[in-house]
Amino acid sequence: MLKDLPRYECLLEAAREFPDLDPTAAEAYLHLLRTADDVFAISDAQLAAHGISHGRFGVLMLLWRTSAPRTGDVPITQGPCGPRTPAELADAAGVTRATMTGLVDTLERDGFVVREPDPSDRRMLLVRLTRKGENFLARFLPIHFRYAREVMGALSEAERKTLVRLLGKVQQQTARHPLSRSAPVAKSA
Amino acid sequence: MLKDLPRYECLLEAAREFPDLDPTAAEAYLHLLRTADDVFAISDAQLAAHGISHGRFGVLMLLWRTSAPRTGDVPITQGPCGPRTPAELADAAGVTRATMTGLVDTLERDGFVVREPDPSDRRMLLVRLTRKGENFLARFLPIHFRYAREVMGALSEAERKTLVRLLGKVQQQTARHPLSRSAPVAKSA
DNA sequence: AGAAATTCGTTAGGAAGCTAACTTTCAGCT
DNA sequence: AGCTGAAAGTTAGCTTCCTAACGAATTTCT
Repeated sequence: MLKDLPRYECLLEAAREFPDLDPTAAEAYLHLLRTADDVFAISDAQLAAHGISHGRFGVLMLLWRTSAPRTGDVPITQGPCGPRTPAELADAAGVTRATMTGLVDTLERDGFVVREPDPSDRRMLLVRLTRKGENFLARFLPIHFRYAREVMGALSEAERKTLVRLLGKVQQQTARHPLSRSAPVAKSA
Repeated sequence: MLKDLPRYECLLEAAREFPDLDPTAAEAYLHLLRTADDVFAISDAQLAAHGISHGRFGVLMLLWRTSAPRTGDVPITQGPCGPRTPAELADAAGVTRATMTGLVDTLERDGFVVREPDPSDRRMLLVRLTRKGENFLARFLPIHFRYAREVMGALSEAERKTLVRLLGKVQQQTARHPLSRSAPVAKSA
């Protein structure tokens, strides 16, 4: 990611040579990527300070509340309140199953989750948050939420709404793109 | 990056348990990261289709116009119109010098840039775009600009301006953060 | 019932980023 | 002049992601 964005005048100048270059579009495009990268980098640093990566944190979030509402040692099978198998987790997190194997590996090594065999299908596993994993989230989530509140504190409620609306439009546009992950081109039968 | 964002009602519900959780802040935060990731992923796929990575593309962009205005074989040393040494490139691209070594390695292997010794300081090198590198940019940049125009086509000119303004506020907020890359905490003397 | 196709989780190998340590070269002091 | 410190570029090793291929288990189709 480029650290220093080209200034708007430079875009105007380059637009004379490239008819496809729309200065305001390029400006918005670059600002979007740059800002998100800044926000992301700080979050990443916070997570790293707590010894966890973004990928692993995402998995914990997906498992969150999967086991929390149960007080006793009731098996995981009750209540479909979140993804549980590695394949479901991979799909929800937007990574490959192979990557999820590695994420769950380290989470299990650190004691945040456990793998259990699925009683009904011996191909599958069930990933469950341990007490230690829950405790970690209970400790870390306030930090995370505080950060989100802090970074968005620059915006009023109305501005946040506007931002979400505009981002939603952009996101819809990406979903229409042929190279989009959410709308990959289906092969013709 | 999580593929499916939590719905707003879920945030409201979780906010009852976590006083630090500001629902509208979390919503804007998640949308920002998610949208930028979608936009980025498509751009990445476009670059990959042309056999180049985002990191390498960034380097080419930094070198762009460094050599273009010269018609003959005038040496690079004339005109300070862009970063040239690996260290400058690394700083401008926001990566480490070690990473820049790898990026320039592959760019040089593919014939897009060349390394030349700096005549005035034998520690340094000068990285220069080759004709092949220029040709690649001339071919690819229109695609890239078209994509930026397309993805931002969902927004009116006024909306783009608003988006840039709101993102600017968020970015300023991140710059103030202690873990920010742009404002790392200086050790007290 | 049994062959074929699919799905599961995993392994192996690659790309791109990082940090830490290194060599070479230069700049600043005495 | 000569030592010390800093900077340039590189290397080595780590992390996290990916794709491709695999064996085991299940489902589907005759």
